[in-house]
Order: sequence, then C-alpha cells, then structure tokens
Amino acid sequence: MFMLERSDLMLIDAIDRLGTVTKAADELYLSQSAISHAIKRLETTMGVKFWKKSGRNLVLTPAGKRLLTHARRLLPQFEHIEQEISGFKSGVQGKLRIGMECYPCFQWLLKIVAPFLKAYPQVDVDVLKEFQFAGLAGLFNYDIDILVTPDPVFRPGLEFIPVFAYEQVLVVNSQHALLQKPFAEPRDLLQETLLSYPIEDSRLDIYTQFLLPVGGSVRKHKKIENTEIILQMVAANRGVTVLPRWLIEEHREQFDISALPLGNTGIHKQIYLGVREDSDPPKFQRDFVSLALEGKLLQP
Amino acid sequence: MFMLERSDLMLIDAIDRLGTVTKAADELYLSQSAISHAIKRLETTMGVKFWKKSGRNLVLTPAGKRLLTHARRLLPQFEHIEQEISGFKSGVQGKLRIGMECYPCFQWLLKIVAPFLKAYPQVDVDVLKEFQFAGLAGLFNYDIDILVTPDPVFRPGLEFIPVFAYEQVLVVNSQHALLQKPFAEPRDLLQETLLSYPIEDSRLDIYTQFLLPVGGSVRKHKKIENTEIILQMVAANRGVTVLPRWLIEEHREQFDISALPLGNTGIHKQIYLGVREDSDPPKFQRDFVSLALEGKLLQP
DNA sequence: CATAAACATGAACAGGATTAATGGTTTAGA
DNA sequence: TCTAAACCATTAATCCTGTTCATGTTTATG
Repeated sequence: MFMLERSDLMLIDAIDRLGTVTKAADELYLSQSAISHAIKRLETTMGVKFWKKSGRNLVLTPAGKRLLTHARRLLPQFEHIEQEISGFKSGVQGKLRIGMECYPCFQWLLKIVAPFLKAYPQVDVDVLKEFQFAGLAGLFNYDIDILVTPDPVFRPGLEFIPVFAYEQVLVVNSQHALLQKPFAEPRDLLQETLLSYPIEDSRLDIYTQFLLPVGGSVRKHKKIENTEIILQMVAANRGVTVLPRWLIEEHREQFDISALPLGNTGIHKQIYLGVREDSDPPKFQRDFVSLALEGKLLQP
Repeated sequence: MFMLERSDLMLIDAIDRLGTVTKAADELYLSQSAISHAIKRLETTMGVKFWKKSGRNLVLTPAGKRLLTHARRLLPQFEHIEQEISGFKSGVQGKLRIGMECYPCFQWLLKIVAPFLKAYPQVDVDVLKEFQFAGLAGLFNYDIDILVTPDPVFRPGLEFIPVFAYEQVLVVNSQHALLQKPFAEPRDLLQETLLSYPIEDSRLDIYTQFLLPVGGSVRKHKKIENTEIILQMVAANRGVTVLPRWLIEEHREQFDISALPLGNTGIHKQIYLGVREDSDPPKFQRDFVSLALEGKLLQP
C-alpha cells in the first residue's frame, strides 16, 4: 500500500522549480535516472499521471499542478519542524518568526525585540513584513509564529493578545492653525494634504473611523513609505498625517511638529499579538508574549 | 543528509495512539523489530531522543511531544491530498468538507447541498458541526474546504463570499402584546425570557447588536439545542427567541408564532462562504460556491 | 519467582532504490 | 538542413536500506 512521502513532494517541487529532471537530480544529489524511476513509481502507484512530455521537457498535468501546490505548502513546514526539533539538542536554540501587518507595529516591535534578543541569545528572530507572508494563513501554515497586527481575529484556533494601546493622532506642523482647537473634526481636513503609508485606504483609520462615517475627505492624499520622510514633510507644512501618539512624542525634538486628537474622543487602537492555539509551543515563544505584556505595563 | 519523512510522523503517531511499539507495528504492518530499528535511526539521525523508557513502555520526551503535535497536524493533510489526487483518475470524484459556524447556517446549507449532491453524484459532501473542527484553523489545516459562517474575516489568504442575506427577527407567540408595535425595542425585552441556541452570549446578535449597545437585558435566558423545541416553547408563550425571518416563515403553519423586527432598522445579517485563496482548487469546490450564489439569486 | 509483556540488538536477507550505460526524441544553432 | 547538445526513458546490474528472525534484557503481574 503506497504512501505519498515527503520525498515525492520534494521531487515535484524541484522538477517544477528547476525546469528539468536533470537539474532536479542535481539538486537532490541523485542521478537523472533515479528521478525518472521515482516519477514512474509515483505515477503508477498513485494511478495518476503528474507529468506529460512537452518537447524534451516534462510539464505538469492538472493533477501534478494540484500536487505541487500542496507540496509548496507542506515542504516549508517540514523544514520548520526539523529546525525546531534540532533546537532540542542544542539547548534553548530556536527561531521565532514574527509577521507584521501594520506600520506602527514595526516601531513598537523594535522596542520589544531588543530585550528579547538579549534575554535569549540562542534564539533567532525573523521579522517578516506583510508582503513576505500571508497573514493569518502564514500563522496556520507555520510561515510565522506570531502575527503583530491592530486587527484581531477572535476565532477558535487563534489567540489574540492585546499588548499595546495607543492613540492615533493628527500630526501637523507646529504653527498649524488647527492647534488652536482641542481636537480635529472631519471638516478640518477638507483643505489638507494627507500623508500616509502606502496601504489601501480601507485600512487607514483616518478613513474608516473618522472621515468615511461622515462622508468627509481630504484635498489630496500622498502615500509615502518612510516615517521620517513623512514627518519631514509635515514639518515643512506640506501636509498632515496620522500616527500613534507615542511615535510622535519620540520625534518631537527632531521635527517641528505637533499633534491633536481626531474627534472629541480620539481614535484609540491596540496592537495585538496573534498566535496559534498550539499544544505546547516552544517556551521562548510564550516568553516573547510575556515580555510583550510586560512592555505593556511599562508603557502607560 | 537525513530527512524527516511522513513515515516517521506515522510512527510517532501510531506509537502514541496505541500505547506500545508492538501494537503500532501491528497497525503499520511491520514487525516490532522494524519499529524499534526505525526509532533508533530517527533518533540518531536527528540527534534528539523522542522517547524514553518508562517501565516496559516508551513515553515521549518533550521533543517527542512536539514532534507528535506536528505529526497530528500534518498526517491528515497527507490523507486529504491522497484522496484528492486519486480523484483525478476516476473522473470528477472527490470530497467536499463543509464546516459550519452557526445554527441558521445549517438550515440554509441543507437547501444548497441537495441540488449539489444531485448535480455531482461522484462528490461526497461532509458537513462538520462547529465542535468537529477548529474554524479558521480547520480551513487552513485542510480539515474543511468551505466554512459557512455569519462572521467573515477579510484577510489575505482567505476569501469570504456573501451568499445569503437574512434578517434576524424577534419571534413571539402570535397573541403577544408586542405585535401591536411596528418593531421591538430593547426595553421591551426586560420582562421576557430569551430562548437561544447554546452558544456564548458574545455571539448572539441580540446581545451584540441590540441589547448591549444600550445596556439592555432580559429577565431570563435559556439555552436550547433544537430549533423545533425553541419554537414550541415560544408558541407556548414560555419565552421569545431570535431567528432568521425566512426560517420563521417556514414554521408559521406549524407553530403559533409571529415575528417583528429588532429596532426600527432591523438586524440584517449575511451568511458567507469562507474558502482558502488556493491556487486552483478542485472544480467541484468552485462549483459549490457558484451554486450557493445562484441560490442567493433565487432567495429574494 | 515464574511468566508474560514489552523493547533492544545483531546478523542475515530481500527487495526497493540507485546507478551506469545506452538509446530515443527534441531543439538550438551553425 | 544537418549536427550536436539537451533531455528523458529503459534496461540490467548493484547497492544498501529497511526488514525479519532469533535472541537478549528489562519490567510488570499473579
């Protein structure tokens, strides 16, 4: 009775990735013939053709494509398991892969990662930006172990832990007229240029929580990658932006900027750590969460 | 260079599940000695001990436990892949596993599954209730292929497709005084007994969307599994409940009940189908979604 | 203390996986 | 158009992995 093995998945992955059986054989430290035989065995035992000849190469059949997508999904998990397991022989070693879904997350994360790295010298930390992993899917696929995000998903199988509360404030030039007011109202932005990180409007709080509910808008909206550049432009009176208050406090000295709340209540957000509800995750992973929670206490 | 294989995962799983190496050998159609050798090979090549002797049995070390949880996660996926792949040889055959996260979902699903089964006689349909899978995790783990839920999660890697809109209405006895009013207000429920399915309050629309926002409450809250029983109790004037309007229409004849909107706008919900953003899912899976969407058109 | 249950070990074996050698197609390029 | 190179398939021989068999050791049980 045949069993699809990891080696079969590696086979189909390598052939597709490298284009030819010969190159795949090379990568897998096998002969071309070995691969050819393996293909035959796989296809006959499963009773399904995964490749067909096209010229002098092999191309995937629909069944093959399907198997490939599963291979692409599972193989990294095997690698991750091996990494994790080999950690058990050499002490506490391991790797913590953190995915981030928001810009302020990164700024906050930097503050937490530093003490963690110090406390766990044997643990590697990988910080993945949004485009390098697939959000929730990344968590479940074991591409990442921790998801840092402002949008929690409270569903079975997941745990989202609030670790940091902050207020989103409107950042303006220090001489800006708006600073006369105790807080900004949507209509105050009608003539302003909004500067933001390059993400969809639907994920910007100023739209979802401030402008859209009352049909407000801005004169212009410019998207910029870099926080410093954004602040520089605000300081130069080229626009306004929305950022966490604590981030602004840290740049007060450097830039000629001030901040005021959005609306009379202000926009309040939380950063959450999302983790899988795993049966016994590595200790350093739980410890990272604890450390983040301690940080929460420190940051009033 | 050693590779953790599926067979290794099967090994650790079987030993743990059956308790002894001997029984595991039995299940895997191997000799006890074969397993014993395999264990040794696995442990020496990975450089980690996964079992230690306890009396005359083997018990898992922490590393072993960790490997086991990964095994439990991955093995079903292999089985699923094999199932799916073998579908390619015998035509359109396959299995569609649908997970449900809400009670009205089930009622709705029944209507969709029937025509699907007729249209795809070679496809098996498994409908899993909430406690048999882990929601979103089930989707990503390939425990289920489609998640039926009223709470969509719009995140990368997932697609949630609205397939059915309905109104949650307050269901009362046909002689109930409230029926004089055009719609129910939160204070109307102060003296009522609320009947609901046995789920947490935080997932009941009447709380989250009706009572809690204004600090309302009910006199008493009883949780009951079965729709018919609930309706019987409402008919007997033993309480009120909240259900989709279309469900009530279907039971009008049978029970002495009537319905009225919750609040002046009513509570409006949608059922969504959640699927993985897979590269080419099986055809019958996409077809199921299409069928559900057609159903949407039929149900005004 | 005898017995059975359970796992470990060593030697021998079988068969599956690998390779080398060769042949058959296809394609690129002169 | 022809040749050489690139690529995959097949055969037969070989290797070596994983298996079994036989036996040993430890532990629980009555």
